[in-house]
Amino acid sequence: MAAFKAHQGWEALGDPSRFAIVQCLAERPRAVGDLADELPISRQAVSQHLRVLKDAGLVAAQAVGTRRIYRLNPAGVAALKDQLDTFWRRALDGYQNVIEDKTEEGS
Amino acid sequence: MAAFKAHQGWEALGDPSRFAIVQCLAERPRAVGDLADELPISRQAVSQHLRVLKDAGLVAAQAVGTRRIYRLNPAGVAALKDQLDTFWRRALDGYQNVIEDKTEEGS
DNA sequence: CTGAAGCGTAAGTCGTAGCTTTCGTTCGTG
DNA sequence: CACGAACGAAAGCTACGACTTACGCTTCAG
Repeated sequence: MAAFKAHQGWEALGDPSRFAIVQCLAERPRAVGDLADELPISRQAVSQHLRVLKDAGLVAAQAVGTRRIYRLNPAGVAALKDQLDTFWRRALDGYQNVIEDKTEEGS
Repeated sequence: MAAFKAHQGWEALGDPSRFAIVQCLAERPRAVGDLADELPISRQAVSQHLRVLKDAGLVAAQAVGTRRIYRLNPAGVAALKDQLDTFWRRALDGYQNVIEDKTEEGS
């Protein structure tokens, strides 16, 4: 199934810690240590999650001195939103089919 | 963090198998056995995944004889889409902040 | 009423993702 | 130049979840 490669972003957001990170980054860009301060996990763990999110195209890094400022990547978020939009639209079509099928179901 | 309960739908879509199921259901409602035929996993595994998706509010079941026709729940999909939309919007605001901060960064 | 088809559930196994710990690297500060 | 801060990477451990197997229930057909 071709979509198995496209759901990389979904696996990234599927983890609670990463979801929390994305939430924090949605408010404003932050450094790794700052993110770790607001999460119940270590800084290294945050770093690993950020790597996954970065590979998924959901976040981007910007080096400032010894710090690395991470921010959300709107394009990545938009990509996921687009897929959900497709599901949503097709689901509505499916509804129509079900209703129409019900008419012939009695035969 | 309050959002930890709300990401139930994200964990559901985070699994490749469940994502594939949602994809199939987006095309049209299907029975459990039909879904299993198009996936590399057993029918029971599909059944378990459907349970997770149902708990997450992403799918709904409809008994027809011995079969159970599953379909997407547009409301659940819309809920996730709404969260992504919030992220996306806040991310753009964050961009503005970064740009403005850059002005003062040189000092 | 008997048999089969279609599902859901429980128990058990196994892989893997997430977390911590440790270490190496880069950059700023005195 | 030496020290400390901030971060990434590798190794190891543990726990959770995905899948299978086996079983019981419901519904339709004969």
